[in-house]
Amino acid sequence: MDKVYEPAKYESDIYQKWEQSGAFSPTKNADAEPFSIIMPPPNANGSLHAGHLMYVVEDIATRYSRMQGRPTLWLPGTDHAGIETQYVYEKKLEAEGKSRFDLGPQKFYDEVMVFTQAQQGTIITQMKSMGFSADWSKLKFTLAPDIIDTVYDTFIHMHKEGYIYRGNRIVNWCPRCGAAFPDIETDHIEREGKFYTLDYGALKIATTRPETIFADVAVAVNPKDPRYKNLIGQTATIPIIDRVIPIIADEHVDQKAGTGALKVTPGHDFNDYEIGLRHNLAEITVIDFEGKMINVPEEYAGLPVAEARQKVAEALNSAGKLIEEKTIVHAVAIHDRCGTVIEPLLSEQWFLRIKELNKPVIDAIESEAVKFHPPRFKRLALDWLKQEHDWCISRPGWWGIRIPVYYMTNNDPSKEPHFVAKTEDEARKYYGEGNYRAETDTFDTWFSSSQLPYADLMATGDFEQFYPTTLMATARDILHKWVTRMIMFSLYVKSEVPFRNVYLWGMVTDEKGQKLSKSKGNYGDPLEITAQYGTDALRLALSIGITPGNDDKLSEEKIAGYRNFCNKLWNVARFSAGKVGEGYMPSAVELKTPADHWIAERLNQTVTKATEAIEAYRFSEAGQLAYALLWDDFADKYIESAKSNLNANLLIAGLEVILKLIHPFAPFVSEAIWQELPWHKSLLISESWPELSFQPDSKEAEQFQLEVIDMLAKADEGRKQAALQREISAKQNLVRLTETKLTNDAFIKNAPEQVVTRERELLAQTKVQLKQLEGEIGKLTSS
RNA sequence: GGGCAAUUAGCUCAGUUGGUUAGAGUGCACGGUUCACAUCCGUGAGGUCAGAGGUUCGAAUCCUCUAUUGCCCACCA
Repeated sequence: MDKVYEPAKYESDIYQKWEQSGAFSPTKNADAEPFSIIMPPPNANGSLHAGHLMYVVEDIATRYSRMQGRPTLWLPGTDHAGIETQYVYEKKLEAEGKSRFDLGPQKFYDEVMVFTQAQQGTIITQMKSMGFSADWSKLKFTLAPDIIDTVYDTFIHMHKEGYIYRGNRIVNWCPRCGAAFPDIETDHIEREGKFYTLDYGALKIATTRPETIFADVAVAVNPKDPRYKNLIGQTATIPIIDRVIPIIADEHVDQKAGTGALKVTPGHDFNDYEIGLRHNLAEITVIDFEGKMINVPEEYAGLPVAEARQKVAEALNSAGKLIEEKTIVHAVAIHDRCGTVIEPLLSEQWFLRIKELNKPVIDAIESEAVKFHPPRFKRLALDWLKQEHDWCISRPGWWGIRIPVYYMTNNDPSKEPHFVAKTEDEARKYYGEGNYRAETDTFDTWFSSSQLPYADLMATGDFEQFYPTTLMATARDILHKWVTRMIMFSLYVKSEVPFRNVYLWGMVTDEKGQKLSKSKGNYGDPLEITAQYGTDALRLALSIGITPGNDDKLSEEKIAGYRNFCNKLWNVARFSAGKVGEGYMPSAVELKTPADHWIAERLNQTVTKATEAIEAYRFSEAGQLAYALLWDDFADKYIESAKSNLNANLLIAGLEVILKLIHPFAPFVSEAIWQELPWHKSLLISESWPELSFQPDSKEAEQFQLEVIDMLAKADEGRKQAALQREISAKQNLVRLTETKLTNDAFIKNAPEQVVTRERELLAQTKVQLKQLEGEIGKLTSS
């Protein structure tokens, strides 16, 4: 074995061996409980980003269950990512001086398909280099025909049952993308703007959006507002165009905001739309899908919103209707992907009535049929579900799953205006040749990706064995748009939750807490990091010292630290292999020396604790336990004692337990070592998880404590004396403290008996140890 | 405005249901060419656990309030 572990020398070979061995495919062990994870599909439009690194968590869980002997399936996939991929590709076209309209829908779709297939290859290569042990042979793309088929079935069924409807509703419209987005895909940013107070005749109105006055249909006041009580039922006048509109009363109006009177513009504001529904008001549209003014006086028509605002304000001012103008900072909704200001406007879209469908989801989460890790996300999910609005599922993109609908183009009164069908043949039969057109809009990406748990498993033929899945591990920020919706679809389609457990991780940031991104320059290609420090070092840095649900600060120092750990492990193995010599074959372990009993005890304890930790999704703790076992116990103490007193079988057995414990976290180095040990014929990935195979005597183990001091001090008596002295004063302190406690009446009276007993035992035990130590130091000083 | 999280050693973080003297990694200082490892070994300094109050025999841990930071939701007409 080399003196230093060089990851680059081993990693790709090892990965190949794993793949060729078939270890990534589930075994058929009928007795054991199946374990499965659906991999959150990375978008097939770029390369791996920092968030995907956290899939390490899934790999740890997968490798652990596999070693537990459970049939284990980690099913990977990639996502077509609808409109997002469309942007990416349009940008590429733009660079070539082309647009998607030069290609047309079909050619565009085909080109993007080629592009995503190529990107998918990159992503898979990167994930493999991270050591991810997913079953790549079963990889599913969200545009695979069998996935589309399932998505269509769901849509058709939901439509039939009235959950899906087509409606003219107010939506978050992004003029740049020419598409509507759900609330969850918008962000709010603080921006400076003008706050205008306008003269509406009977009262004054404050607004940040004077350009929408042409779409006003009423003025609303709070019915309890004494200032305006007598005006309810009267009229106000829109300035410039002098249109008369009613003054109505609505509870929603905040008396403290602005002037306490609200211009109601149902066509361009969400709240106003609601007010409009309550009062049966008309909806006027004055902004079109490109964000330009329409249905307004000629001088404003065709202007972009921002310009129109300026111009209308000026006109109001010269008409003497502008009473006040001040600068304020207010929040503006933007599209989270492209940053364009959202225009709320009315549009014909497909919607999913979600309130009813969410009810079983709420039950499932409340009853913990789906369990959250960490548990605080349970309430977060519930809060969101209770107030979710109807979901706009259509997007006017060309890249995605086309909504399976056909529209009538002649006016046959005996036929429905639209017809939902999987195939065009059905539409042709219904409307007759030439009397229909196919919908061109596609589904919101989340409509399909939220059906993956069953759609994927059905497509790969694993549904029976692996549904519902064991674990869904994903990023905290898609709890709402993905996790809760997967539960919703699964309960609707399969009457069963899609997964039993949800593990959420936070953002991976740099040491300053900044999100890792290429544009900020604080995120290199993970392949570069792994080439320098080894994949295992990165994996350990991502899994130890982190808390689920919280952001994870990653630094080069941290990664370097775990690189050192891998090297330590390597050298422990190098020492052990050298010590037992060539031709060694393991045989039954016998515990002889106190050191043997002590390390056996430590091995047992760590196996127990680490197993518990992993079962409870506390991966960090499990990793840390293995780390400490190797370094503090095995390397620093047991190996030191083994130098003078070798127990070859135990040395090797101990090393092997450690290799197994650390394998889910650091699969490459552990496997590399496993292969270096000549008596191994199989791969570590397929070995079974360690069991408590030692029967140590704890009295013997205790004895080792003294030997450690002896050993560390060796030739240097001064150091030994100092070490003993330290131990003695520590024990004396402890005795004093415990005695004080035990003579405290209040403690004896009130503390639970268990605790008191434990303290007494502790005291007795410490006193014995103290005596031993004092004996030791006595021997030393007399000699 | 509502919610969630964080606040523990210079830095990054552990600390499971309240119960030994609050830990680790990293950094720092000092000392080491011991035949597994300088990606190492040993020793050491460094914390009134954000602040205040409370519950308790006992609080980093539970409760209340406050402060700072980050995130999420709603809204700002």
